[in-house]
Amino acid sequence: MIMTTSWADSVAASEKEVGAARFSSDQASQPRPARPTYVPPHLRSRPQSSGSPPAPPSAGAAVASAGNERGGYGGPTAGSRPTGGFRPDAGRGGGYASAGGWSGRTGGRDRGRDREVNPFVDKDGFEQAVVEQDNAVINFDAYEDIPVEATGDKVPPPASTFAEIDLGEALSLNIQRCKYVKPTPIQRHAIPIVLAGRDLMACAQTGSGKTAAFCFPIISGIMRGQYVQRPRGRTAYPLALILSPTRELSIQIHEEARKFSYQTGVKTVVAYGGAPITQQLRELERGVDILVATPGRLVDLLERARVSLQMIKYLALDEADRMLDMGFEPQIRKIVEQMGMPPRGLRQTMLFSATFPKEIQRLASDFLSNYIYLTVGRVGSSTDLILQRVELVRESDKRSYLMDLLHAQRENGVHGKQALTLVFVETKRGADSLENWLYTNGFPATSIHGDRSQQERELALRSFKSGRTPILVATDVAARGLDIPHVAHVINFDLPNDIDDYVHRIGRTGRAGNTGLATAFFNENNSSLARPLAELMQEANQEVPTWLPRFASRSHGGGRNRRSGGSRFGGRDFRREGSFNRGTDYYGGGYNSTGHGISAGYGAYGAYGAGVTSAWE
DNA sequence: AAAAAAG
Repeated sequence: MIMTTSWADSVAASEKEVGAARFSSDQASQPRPARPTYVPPHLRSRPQSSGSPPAPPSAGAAVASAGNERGGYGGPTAGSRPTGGFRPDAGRGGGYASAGGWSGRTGGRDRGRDREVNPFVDKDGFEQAVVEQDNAVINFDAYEDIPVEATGDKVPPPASTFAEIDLGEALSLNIQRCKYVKPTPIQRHAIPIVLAGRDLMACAQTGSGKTAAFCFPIISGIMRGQYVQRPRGRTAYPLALILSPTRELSIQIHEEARKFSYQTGVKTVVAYGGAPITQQLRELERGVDILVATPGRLVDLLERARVSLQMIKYLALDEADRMLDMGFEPQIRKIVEQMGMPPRGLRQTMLFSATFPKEIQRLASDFLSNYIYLTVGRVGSSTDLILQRVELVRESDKRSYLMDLLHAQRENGVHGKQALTLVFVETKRGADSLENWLYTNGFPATSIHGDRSQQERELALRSFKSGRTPILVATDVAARGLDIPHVAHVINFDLPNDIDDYVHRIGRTGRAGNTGLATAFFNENNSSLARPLAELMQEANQEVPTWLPRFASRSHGGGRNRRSGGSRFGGRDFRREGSFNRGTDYYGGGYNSTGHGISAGYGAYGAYGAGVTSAWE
């Protein structure tokens, strides 16, 4: 498909395509006419009519704040109130200013809300999001064509706009501030399902707007809910729990959730290991509605009785397949089944992942009650924007090969700065030694893995994001969910054994509407990956080296995961396979939509703000 | 087999 002869050429080609996608008003001039360039909606800055503001998501919200002007959310205005309703007992100890003050209904004591930091501006008071100057012309059809399948009992119909979902004014305002105009496919389907009170297992590609898909209905539900007063004391009683497999991902989810819940009276707290627990305890004491956490630290807090799960109404597992794999499953089971959380049916449970193997689905069904299975196809997924290459590289040649790539990359760097390159290795030791080697050879590299201190991890991530060290050597700790803008190149120095891990890894590039490059070093040690990798690349219209499939025969029964469900979907509801639960009307209410049947699609506007990448993850 | 997640 892509006919480039050298790696440097393909970088150059990628750069050209990015330029074309952003600046050209002529789709036909794209170098890849056969496949329209897909641009995620949040990146479609002001298409068509230049200068016109994005369509307001709802009439009501438009009245409250004209357009997306800065004045609308420069900060809490004196006397302003949350517009989306109030709750009498935000956080712990309802009615007390320390926790509930910012609900705006505590006898005029607004201390709490005044303290709420505006998450939409940085510490210097500037808007975080950089306003994209250029107008992009995007092919919306690719987006409309994303196949969506929902199965289960009486599936609630999808919504095509945020306005018709009615999430409440305060939340709508935040959605506007985030510059989301239209819900993404996963959001269109998932939000009505959750608002209808149903459990959900959602299989959606990386970068499909998952975080917002579970945050919006949770925040909305908490705002509307009339919950019995939570006990006072040192124990925090969150109403929602969001679990994720890595600390950095929890941090990221929390940052997103803070934006969505700004001035709604819904308090979000994050808790994770490796960091001092005292500050987290202090935050929890001030009241928490939504707790974002990694499993280990949460168990710690539960055993100290500083957190109780008795009031949980919403449970969300991000990267759920990872959370339920061999390493994590016992811990998750303990949290969900043995720590006082209301049983399924009495809470709402949402599982999200880009990949959902059948074994994991079977495990996961223990936590769910009459759930809906939702799968969003990978057509138009971010993998579409990624140019994938596989090189045959002997183990002993990897370092010099890497050096060649990095040299080429340096020459192709934009604005004199080296483009960000993420190098995945298999082991923590391997990460250390490769970082060291790169560093001694004059490459600005750092590394992130589980044996580094949390401080070092976060520093490395910041340093990488800022471009100070544009090369990051990482283990799988960085493979999932992390939203790092401007990663131009993902190098699988060591390939993973599982094709799903490969999918997650390369998903770190090709984000935010930029094309990305993914290079893998393949040798006989990776034979088990040959078949699934070849299939995946073929599916993504990538050029498959002729030698690659030949390695497949050398693998013995490996290559698990012939990607089920064919090419259109990331997965399939395991309840539809075999005889499991035949007879119950599990999928009687299911439907299948390619998006064509949904009116008010994406044709008119697609003006998601630029630089607002993470909610699309 | 490795990585992640508590200290």
